[in-house]
Amino acid sequence: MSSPTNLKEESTPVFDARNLELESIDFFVRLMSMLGMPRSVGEIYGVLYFSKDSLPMDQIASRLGISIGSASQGLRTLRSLKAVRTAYVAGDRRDHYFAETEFRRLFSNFIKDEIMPHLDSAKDRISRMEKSLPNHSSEEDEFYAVRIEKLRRLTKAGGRLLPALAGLLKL
Amino acid sequence: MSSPTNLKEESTPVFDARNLELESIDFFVRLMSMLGMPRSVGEIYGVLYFSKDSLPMDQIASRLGISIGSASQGLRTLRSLKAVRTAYVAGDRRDHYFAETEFRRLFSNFIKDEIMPHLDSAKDRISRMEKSLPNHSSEEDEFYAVRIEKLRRLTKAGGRLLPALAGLLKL
DNA sequence: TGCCTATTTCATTTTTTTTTGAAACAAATG
DNA sequence: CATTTGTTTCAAAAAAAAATGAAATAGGCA
Repeated sequence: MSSPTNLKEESTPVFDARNLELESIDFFVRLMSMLGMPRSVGEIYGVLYFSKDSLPMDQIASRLGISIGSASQGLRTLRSLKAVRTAYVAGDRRDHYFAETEFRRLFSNFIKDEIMPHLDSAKDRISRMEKSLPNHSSEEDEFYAVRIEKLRRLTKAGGRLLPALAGLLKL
Repeated sequence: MSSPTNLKEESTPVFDARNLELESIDFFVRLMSMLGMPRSVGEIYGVLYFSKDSLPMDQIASRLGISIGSASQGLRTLRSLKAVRTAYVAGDRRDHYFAETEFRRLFSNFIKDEIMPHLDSAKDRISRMEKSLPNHSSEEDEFYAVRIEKLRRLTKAGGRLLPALAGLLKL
């Protein structure tokens, strides 16, 4: 019904690009959603990941059945994460997108853009916490000082570990 | 108005437990939301983190101004992550909650419960992708095989790295 | 056992997030 | 420079997620 080749019955299935694409979309929708990205972003990346040639926005949108508005926003997000790039295609003035597949770089960008800013503002918040404490701490206040210190260690460890994480990702 | 002690003016502020609590709530609401947890879960943990004594559910709810339904669900989530535990308090049959503050353990639980299951199902999905390929791969299909292999490496690396991550967290 | 208090559950409401679609904008082309 | 095509923007709609509140349940205590 779907494949134009190979009418003989075989135990080994023929190449099913559409099924591959669907599994890819599924895969990346879930992965992206774990990272807090909307469904459409995962869908778009999923299509591009297994696309041999780069695709213009309208083709991505129609293949996924999403609006061009969604496609535009999703591609903006992916561009800002450097998860997709554009290719020039002669005789066509649309932008053609393809997936950046070096995951090490992708995660490194994600951590820098989406995580580190939060860690920075967490540091400020911890400083403000300390201002709520009296400065010559009685035995009584030791409890609070220790808990604040724990938070400081946590953010410090996060700030060192997370950027290193992408480096460890030897794929 | 808020602090009962120290009416003299000083450049060093007096102990402001309420402000500390508010900063704590803010801190953990953001942290939890990065981990995909609802606001109420962060709020509850934020209150408990700087509470010297363990608190019953109704006190947590009223201090935060949330419903007991929310509190119940939030505490269930936190219990399942082992992020809070209950203490026995003589002469009171309510459960009294306190925060587990060993972040290493917390992240380890989080990774095991919330991330690894997804990784497992990702493996299945990748196997299904391979079934969409013809098994004696032509030059043509090399592209797809390589991309599938990349996904396999990614999930494999994730499966090794993430559990190790909590271990690296020397706080 | 029957009452009373604490907790859970879950249908409904509220809030937040995401998507849509149409208008504004941009930019290449004839 | 007017037109056509491609893209972005953003108010409104739709969908998803979270919180509420009341009813159901549990379980201790007299």
